[in-house]
Amino acid sequence: MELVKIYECLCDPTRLRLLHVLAQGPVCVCHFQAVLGEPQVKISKHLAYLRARGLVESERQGNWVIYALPAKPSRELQANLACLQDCARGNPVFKRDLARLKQIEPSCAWVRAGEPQKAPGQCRGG
Amino acid sequence: MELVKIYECLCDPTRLRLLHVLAQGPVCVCHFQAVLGEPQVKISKHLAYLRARGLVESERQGNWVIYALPAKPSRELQANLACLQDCARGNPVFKRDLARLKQIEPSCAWVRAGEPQKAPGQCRGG
DNA sequence: GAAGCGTATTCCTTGCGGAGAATACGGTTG
DNA sequence: CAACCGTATTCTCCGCAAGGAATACGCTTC
Repeated sequence: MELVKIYECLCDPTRLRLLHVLAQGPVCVCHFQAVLGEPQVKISKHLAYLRARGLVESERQGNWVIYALPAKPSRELQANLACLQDCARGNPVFKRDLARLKQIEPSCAWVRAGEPQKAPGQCRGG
Repeated sequence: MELVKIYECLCDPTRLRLLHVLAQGPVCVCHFQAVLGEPQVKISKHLAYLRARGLVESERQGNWVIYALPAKPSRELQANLACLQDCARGNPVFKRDLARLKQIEPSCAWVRAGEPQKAPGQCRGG
């Protein structure tokens, strides 16, 4: 059952937060670090877990790797992501993540635009 | 996060089938055995797992133990159960479960009605 | 109260996932 | 090519959950 695979991905708080943030748009790993406040290994491994199961897709842009929700998600995935967004409403953890994301957002503009970046080395905090 | 607890419950095929069947109404353990075609230990342990996390409630009626979805489910649980029902549409495994349940249904009537049973020892197959 | 039924719990083995530390990799910059 | 950055992968330890076999429990019946 593919459904089980989806739920296996959803049953970890870190992965839940990653997916919730990704609903706002593509994000690179170092921004995830800043938004979630979790160490790089943790972020990277959970993203690898999600990617291996088709819950996220990744694309390299220079030193950065940009993660995004799949362009063509299955019906089940679509339903569950929507459900997650719904459940996340009002949860302080998820809200805090979004707040931090908004704070960083300006330096993410090129990601949203899909432009190859000319940005300097410093990623965090722009 | 309570959400994670819910997803932990959902990331096993057997539990998914149990919850899906329960959406039709209360069911006793031996009927679960017949519907899912799984051994008693397996059914019982997964139901215990679900009960310990508040995803189902149980009530004893003589020799039988009747399981049901919680009378007052949380918003998150409600949303996810609805999502599950939606995702289950068209899945052959879930459909087969429902078909078998319908077959057994007559002998379950007293369960639905909440009457104390006077039924004879034979549970399976009515 | 002994036998029978439906259900729950224990015991065991096995496998997978989480966490952190250290390290390897790919790409950019001078 | 050397140094550096961002990211990924190993390795090891630990805990938990799944499965099956055997057994214990609660209740009814005679």
